Amino acid sequence: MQRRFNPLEADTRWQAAWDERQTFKASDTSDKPRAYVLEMFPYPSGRIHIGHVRNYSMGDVLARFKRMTGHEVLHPMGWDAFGMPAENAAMERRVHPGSWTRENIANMRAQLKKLGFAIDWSRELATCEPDYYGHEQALFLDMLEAGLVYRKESAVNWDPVDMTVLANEQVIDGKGWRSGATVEKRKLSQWFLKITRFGDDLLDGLKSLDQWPDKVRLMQENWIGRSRGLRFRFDFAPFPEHEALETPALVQGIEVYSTRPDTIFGASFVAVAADHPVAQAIAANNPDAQAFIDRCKAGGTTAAELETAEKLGFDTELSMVHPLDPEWTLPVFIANFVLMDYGTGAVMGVPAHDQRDLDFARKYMLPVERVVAAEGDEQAPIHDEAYAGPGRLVNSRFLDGMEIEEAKAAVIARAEAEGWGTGTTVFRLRDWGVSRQRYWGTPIPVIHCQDCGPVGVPKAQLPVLLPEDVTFDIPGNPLDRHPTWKHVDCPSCGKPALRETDTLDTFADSSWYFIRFASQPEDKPFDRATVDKWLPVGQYIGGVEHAILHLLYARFWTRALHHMGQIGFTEPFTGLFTQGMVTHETYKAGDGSWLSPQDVRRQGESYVHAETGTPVTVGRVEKMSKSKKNVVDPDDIIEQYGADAVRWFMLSDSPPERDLPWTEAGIEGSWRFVNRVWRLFGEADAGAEGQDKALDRKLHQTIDGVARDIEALSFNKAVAKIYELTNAVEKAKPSASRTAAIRALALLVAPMMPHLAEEGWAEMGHEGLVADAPWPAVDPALLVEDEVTIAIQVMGKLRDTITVPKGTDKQALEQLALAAPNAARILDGATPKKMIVVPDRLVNLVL
RNA sequence: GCGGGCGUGGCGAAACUGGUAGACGCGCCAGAUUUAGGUUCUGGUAUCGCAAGAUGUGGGGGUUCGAGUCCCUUCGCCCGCACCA
Repeated sequence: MQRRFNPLEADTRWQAAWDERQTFKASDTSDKPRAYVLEMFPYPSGRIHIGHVRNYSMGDVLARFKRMTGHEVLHPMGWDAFGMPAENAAMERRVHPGSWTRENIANMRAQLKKLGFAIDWSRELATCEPDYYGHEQALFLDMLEAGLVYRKESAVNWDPVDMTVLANEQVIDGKGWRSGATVEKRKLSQWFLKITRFGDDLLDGLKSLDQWPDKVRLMQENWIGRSRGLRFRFDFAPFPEHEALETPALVQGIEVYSTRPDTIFGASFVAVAADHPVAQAIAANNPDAQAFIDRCKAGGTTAAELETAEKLGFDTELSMVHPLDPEWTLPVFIANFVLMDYGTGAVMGVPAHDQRDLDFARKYMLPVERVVAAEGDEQAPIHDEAYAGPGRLVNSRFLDGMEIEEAKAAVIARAEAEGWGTGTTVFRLRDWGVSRQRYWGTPIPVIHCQDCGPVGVPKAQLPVLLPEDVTFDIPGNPLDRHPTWKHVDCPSCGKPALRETDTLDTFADSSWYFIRFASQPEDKPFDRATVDKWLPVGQYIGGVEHAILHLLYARFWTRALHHMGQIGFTEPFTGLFTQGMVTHETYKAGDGSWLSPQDVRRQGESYVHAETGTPVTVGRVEKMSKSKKNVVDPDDIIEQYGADAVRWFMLSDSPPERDLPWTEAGIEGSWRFVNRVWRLFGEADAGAEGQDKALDRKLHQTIDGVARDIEALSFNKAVAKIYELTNAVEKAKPSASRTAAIRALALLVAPMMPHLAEEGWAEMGHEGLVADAPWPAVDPALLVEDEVTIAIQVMGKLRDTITVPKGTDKQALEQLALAAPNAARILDGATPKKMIVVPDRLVNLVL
C-alpha cells in the first residue's frame, strides 16, 4: 500500500464506480423507510462557489448516513435556471440566455461531480427547460381555475431606461440597480397569486414546524403579520357648505382599522394616507392639499429617513362624527405616516396610547386624553411617551373599569350590533405579484381576447414555449416586440387575440421543484401517489437569506396544491436547516486595493505581497465575495487536496449554522488527517489477535456518538469524535480489537470522506462498496464504562479525584472522599457538616 | 424604534436535564527523524506562580452544597423588520 493517499486518482475511480452501478439512484418502489434529503438548488451563475460546497457537503453526509442506516434515500440536484443574470449576459455579450445558462449548468455539474456527492443524477432538472416550465404552466392554470390567481392593477417599480418592472430588492435608493435611472411608480395590470387566502394556515402551520429554526419561524410570523381589530366607519359631520362633500368618495364616510378599539374614547383625530380617495378628492379642488400629497410621496423610504422623518399632516377642515357620540366631532388630516396599503389607509388617532399619534397631536395641538391606566396611574398625565402597557379603561364611559381585552370585545360587539363596524383580521402579507416583463422566465399561459378577456391556454397546447429568435440589443421585453409570437387566436371564440408577454417570477420555479424531483412523468407535473410517498422533504438545507421569500412561497404553493386536492400534505419541508457562510480574511495593498489570497504571502507575523514583497494589511474576516477578492475557488483546492479533504474541512471546527472561516492551515490539517486515516487503513492486520477492552469501548461510544451527531447535523462534533477515535487507534497496540476499529473507521468516515473510505474498504479486502455497507452496529454493553472518576470537592472546589467501579454506593463514596489525601489535607481533621453525593460523578464535602 | 441571537484560551470551538471548564482541530514551543526545508513522529500549551496554590466562561449582583449553564442588571457585537394603526 502506498504511504500517501492519491485523491486525484481515487476520486475519479470511485465516482465512476458509483455512476456505473447507479448506487445513488432512488427507487420509488422500495419497501425501505424513505428519507428525502435536499439542499437548495443553485442558480447556474457559472461556477460553484465554496458556499455551495459547504451546503452540499452537509446534505451529502446526511444522505449517505441515511443510506447506511437502511433508508431509501432521495437526494437529487437541479438548477434554478431562469433569471435576470442570463438576460444581462445576453445584453452584455450577445449570447442567448439559453446557451449561456446551459453552458453554465454543464460547467457546474462537472464541478459538483468532482466532489463525489451521492446524488441521483437521473432526476436532474433545470427550470428553464420546457419539460419543467410547461408543467408549471399547467399548475398555474389549475390555480387560475381554482380562483387562486387573479389580475389587478397595481403600482410597480418601473425602470424607464431598461423598460421593465423591478423587484423591490432591485431598487437601490430609488434608482434601478442596473440602469441607475430613477425608478417610477407605474400602474400596470399584473397577475397575483392569492397567498393571503392561506394567511391563517401559513401562520398557524409554523407551529407544527418544530424542526425549523425558531429564527426563521419568527421571521415568517412577522412577515405574515396577523393582527386582529375593528374595522369601522366614521361618518362626516354635517358640513354642507364644503364643496368637497359632493365628491362621492366622501359621502360614504371614512373606514378605519384599529387594533385598539378599546381606546376609542381617546380618539382625537382621523388621519388618511396621501393616496386615500378622500385625500385625492380634496386635492382635486385644493392646490395646497395637492402640494402636501406630493411632498409626502417624495419622502424617502430608507431606514434612516423614516427614523428621522417628522410626522406631518394637512388639516382638511373636514370633521367626522364619533361613532359612539353624535355630539363629538373629530378633525380629519392627511398624514404622511399613514400607509395606503395597510388596513384601510386611514386611522383613528389616539395620542395617549400610540407614539406616532402622540407626536402628531403635540405638533398640531390636538387633545391627549388617557383612557388606559395601570393601577394608581389613573390621574398620571401623558408627557412625551404614549402608554401602550396593560391596565384598565378610564375616561371611557361604558368601558370604564374593564381590562383591555374585555373592552376590545365590548366595543367590537357594540359596533357589530349597531352596524358601524366589524371585528376583522388584517394581514401584513400581500398577495404575490408574479408578472415580470422579462424574457428568461416561464411564459404565463394566458391569451388576452378583446371579447372574452383573459383566457387560459388549453392544457393540450402546453407548453407555451419561449421563442428562440429574440434579440437583446434594445431594452424592454423581447417577447413583447417579437413579430409573431404573441399573435394567436382566442382559444375560446377563435378571433385574433394576444398572448400574455409577461413571464412568471422565478420564485414560482423554485416553489415546487422539490415535488418534481420526486416524480417526473412526461404528461403531467407529477404523480400524486409517488409524491405522497417521498414528501414532505425530511431535511432541507440552505442559506438563511431565503428565510422569507422562497420558503414562504414554497409553503404557499404546497398549500395551494393541497387545497386543489393534488397532494396529500400541507407543509413542504419537515426539517429545515440554515447553514452559515464561508468567510475568509481580507487583504489590502498599500494603495487600498483588495488583494486575493493567492497574491499574499505570510512572512513571520505579518503578510506581504507575494511578488513585490510590500506590506499587506489584514482586514476583517468576511463573507467571500468577488469585490473583496477574498475568494477561494473550489476547483483549485480539490485539485490540490482532493474532494475528501475539502469536504472534511467544510464539516470540521465550526458548528454548521455558524460562519466557517476558511484558512489555508485548516485545509492542510484536513489533508493531514486524510493521510493519517489512510495510513491506519494499511495497518488493519487481519491476523492480529487479542482483545483491547478500552479500545472496544471507545469504538462503540464513537459509533453511537457520531450517529447521533450526524442526525442532529452537528458535523463538527462528529468530526471531533472521529479524531478522538483515530488518536486512540494510533496509540493502541495491535490486537483484533484494533483491526476491528480500523475497519469500522472506514465506515465512520464514509459519509464525510467517501472516496478515502471506498479506497480503504477495498484495500482491506471487502467485497462491494462502502456506500452499500451498513452503519456499524453498537453493542450497548460497551457504551458504559465499568470504572468512573469521581470528583472530590470541598465546599464546591475540586480538591481530588478517585477512580472507583461504576455504581459504587453512597456510603463507600463518602468514606473514600474523606480518605482522599488532598481532601483530608484541606479538612485538616474537621468533620463535614454535610456530604452531597452524586453517584458516579462527585462528592462535595460541606463544612 | 421593534423583534431575535451571540459573548468561553493566540484562533475555530466542546461541555447531555446545574455536577472535574477548555474535548477535538489550528497555531505555537521543545525534542526525534531528515543534508536542509517540507513531511512524519513524541511531549507540552487557559492565566499568574519555581512550587504549593490562586484566578478564570464580556462586567456587576443574586439563587444553590455546587453556575459557562438558572434569575436580575449592565456593556459590546451580529442578524431580521421598518411609520403595519
